Amino acid sequence: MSRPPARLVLAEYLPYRLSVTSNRASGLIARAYQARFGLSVSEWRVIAVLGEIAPLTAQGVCEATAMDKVTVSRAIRALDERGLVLRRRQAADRRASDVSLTQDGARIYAEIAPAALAYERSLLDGFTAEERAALIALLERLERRLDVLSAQDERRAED
Amino acid sequence: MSRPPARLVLAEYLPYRLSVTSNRASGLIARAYQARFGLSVSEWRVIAVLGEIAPLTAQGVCEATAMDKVTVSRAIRALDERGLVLRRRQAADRRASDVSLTQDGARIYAEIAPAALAYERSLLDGFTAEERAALIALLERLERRLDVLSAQDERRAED
DNA sequence: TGAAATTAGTTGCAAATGATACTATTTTCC
DNA sequence: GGAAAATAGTATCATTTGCAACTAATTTCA
Repeated sequence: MSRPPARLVLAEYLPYRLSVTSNRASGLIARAYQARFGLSVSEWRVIAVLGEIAPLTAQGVCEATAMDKVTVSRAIRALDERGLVLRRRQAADRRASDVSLTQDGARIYAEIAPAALAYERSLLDGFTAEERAALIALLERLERRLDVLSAQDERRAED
Repeated sequence: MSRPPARLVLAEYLPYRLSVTSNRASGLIARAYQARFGLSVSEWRVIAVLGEIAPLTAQGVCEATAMDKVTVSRAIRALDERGLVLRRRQAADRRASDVSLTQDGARIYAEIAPAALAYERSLLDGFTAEERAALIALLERLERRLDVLSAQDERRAED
């Protein structure tokens, strides 16, 4: 019958636990691709989505990564300056640009993606397939709750 | 048999999922106590542990919150300046100080703690007790894997 | 048609955070 | 007893991040 504690115990508090686990999990790989490729987390994420789907506009990258548009804009610029992505202004809508990986960018993607997957595997080492699925499913349900709560919050903020 | 995808798909990548969920979950309450009390996340966490256990040294707060010692040091100073915590230099070890909530600090804790618990409940609304327990247990296991992987990483870094 | 609203992307600013290096004190142990 | 190592906490600096305000282009609709 373990329900959320009636008294606040930080170590058992879900948002806190999530934060600690997430920071540790991200931090560990982040240092790896920082050291090997000089990529920040946001830059790496942009490369990751463009490796999956390209071209995308900055807006498209935002939607795919759930990152802030400022963060995306800066990441794309940094990658552009390093020659890892290519930006081509759209003819139909000249505010937007199609972004895709250059050959160098694709090379880095080809190197990092397997490493990232290996990291995920080692993180989940010892988990059964059911446990992995359960974890993902529970996180997804939390996200759906967050959709609801965020919407409520916004509505409240409008008053 | 859903195993981690052989091809990297960001939306299904565990470290990424964790990060998005965690940021949204923390961000939502963070804005609340930022708006109501002008507290940053780290300040709030320090208050939370001191509401549970006090006095603690800064070092004790670090261990209890898994926060960086610089972050803790700054949070304590900020809280001290606002009169929310009290620092008393230890007689036995004059490097360390005992930190505890002042009356004002305790008042804020008494106000925030129930709100935080209510938030957690609404986040987990619709989850059975078993599902909650499963989520926490899975996160704990991830943490234990992270202990192992971090230790490996450190050892590798020493070479 | 053309003024008002919307959207894509950028820039500037401010706050949060962590690594590194430092001071002061205490512990270790030769 | 005292030099060397370890520990508590702080200061400095560089990076990351998000919000708000902005420009430029496009869409809406009266």
